[in-house]
Amino acid sequence: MKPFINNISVDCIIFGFDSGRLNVLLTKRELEDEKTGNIIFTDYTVQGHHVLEGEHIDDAARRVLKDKTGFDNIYLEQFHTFGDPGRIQHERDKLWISAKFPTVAAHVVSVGYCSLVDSTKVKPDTQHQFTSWWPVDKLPLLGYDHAEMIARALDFLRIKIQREPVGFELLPEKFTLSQLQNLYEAILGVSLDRRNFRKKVGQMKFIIPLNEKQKGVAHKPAQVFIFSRDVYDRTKKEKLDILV
Amino acid sequence: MKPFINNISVDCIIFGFDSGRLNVLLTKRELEDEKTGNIIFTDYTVQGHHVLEGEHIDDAARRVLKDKTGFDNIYLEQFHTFGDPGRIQHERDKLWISAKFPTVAAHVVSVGYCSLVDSTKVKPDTQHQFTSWWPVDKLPLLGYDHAEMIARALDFLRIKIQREPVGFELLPEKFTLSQLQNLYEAILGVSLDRRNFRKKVGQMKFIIPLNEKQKGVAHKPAQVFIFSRDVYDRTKKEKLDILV
DNA sequence: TTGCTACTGTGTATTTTTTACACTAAGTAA
DNA sequence: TTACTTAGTGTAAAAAATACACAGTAGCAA
Repeated sequence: MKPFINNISVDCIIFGFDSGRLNVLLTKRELEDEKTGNIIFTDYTVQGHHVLEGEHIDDAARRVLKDKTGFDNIYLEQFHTFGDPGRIQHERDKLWISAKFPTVAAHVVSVGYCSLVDSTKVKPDTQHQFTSWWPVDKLPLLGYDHAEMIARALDFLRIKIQREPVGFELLPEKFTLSQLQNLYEAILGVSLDRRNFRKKVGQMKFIIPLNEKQKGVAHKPAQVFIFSRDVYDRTKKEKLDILV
Repeated sequence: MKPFINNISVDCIIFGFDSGRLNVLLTKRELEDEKTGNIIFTDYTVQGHHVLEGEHIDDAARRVLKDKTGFDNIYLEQFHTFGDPGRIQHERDKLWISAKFPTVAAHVVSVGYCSLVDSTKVKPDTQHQFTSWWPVDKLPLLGYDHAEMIARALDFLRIKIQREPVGFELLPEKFTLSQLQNLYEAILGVSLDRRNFRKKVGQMKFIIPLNEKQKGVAHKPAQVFIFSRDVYDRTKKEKLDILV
């Protein structure tokens, strides 16, 4: 691996959607006392790494994502760059850095990326025992400035989802309209009228019904839809306001 | 001055509004042959500089702005970070760097800032003979990836101005509704109905009429308004969609 | 097999918002 | 005094957003 640039990192806020809740993927950070083996602290961080020399920052983010979720080709967009030299203020962070990365510069500028994954396809627990999903409204203790990062990523997502069809990245390829509605409700923190929601979806040519129904549910099975980016790209000029 | 960080810079896209046009402030870059004194090339760049060690990136941007316009306390917001290691591709850029900054790293990540100034207060030509205003739709030859930066800053501004009251940063403190309308039309590239525009403005409590009229114009003088951020902060929950 | 549960799917009337549109008013300059 | 230029104003029609209730169907349990 190429040497990494001391002063520049990327951090990926990875969102997933499951059972009507918006979740974020976090990595557990546990510092042990070298001598006694006692745990000094436990907290969580988002996924990040330094940018390598000659590496595009987008590629650095993709690399982090690949490592943490096992997937590439997933939605990824830069949302903010964090350049406060005082970002490392907690005692936990100082302990962690001096134990693990004694050679890294104190002043690290980090580019934050917002990533959306279909969490039915990602099972991080089986691949990386220290990563797990956390509901965005019930986060554990976080390291560095990652609480702020997540809050900002969420603001970004809220605005983004009202202008562009990124919500589908969080759903399986085939989804029902109720799933889609739940997604919007969870992200925007509102409740929407079902009939009005479906009226709007009906006008969007890029949300396409399939001749297929849900199976194995203990109620009337719902019709299944797909999102067509192709159709969207051809019709977006007509309708730029999405669903809300 | 503290040493600067090799790999991180900020670039400020400074927008001004004048005579119904949106302009951007650019610095002329002219490379001379050391021996003959002949001009090897001439082009333009936005205003940028490396981030200093221990300096907040926002402060770095403010520092650049202060240097180039003489003002502080002006609107400034990060819009995108440019991290393509291939950003320097033109022969002109290579010549310039090897002549002027032989020690700087090849891979520089730059944080782009969008800045809005009341250009009636800024006279860069008198302070810095190499800076001048250019209409955004008629830009000269640009160095580095600054054409892309300006395009992105403009996209950012277009979206931003539809959600938040940043347009007033481009106008004098006291302005007429026609000036405001011209501003929106110039930035969004649309034409708006005057009566409907004024109807909307009338609903916005934070755009406040003064008992004062334009003077010295060869037509019916217009009433003068101010923007009150104070009132806006207290009422924004009611109306988040601005003017369009 | 019957009934219970849980979620799907559908239309209309009302209110609100957006749009389109044309003439008079007031000041300067010739 | 006239011509020119921009300011300032209201209404009707169309479109969009909102509020709202009941029948349909699959699985499951009694």
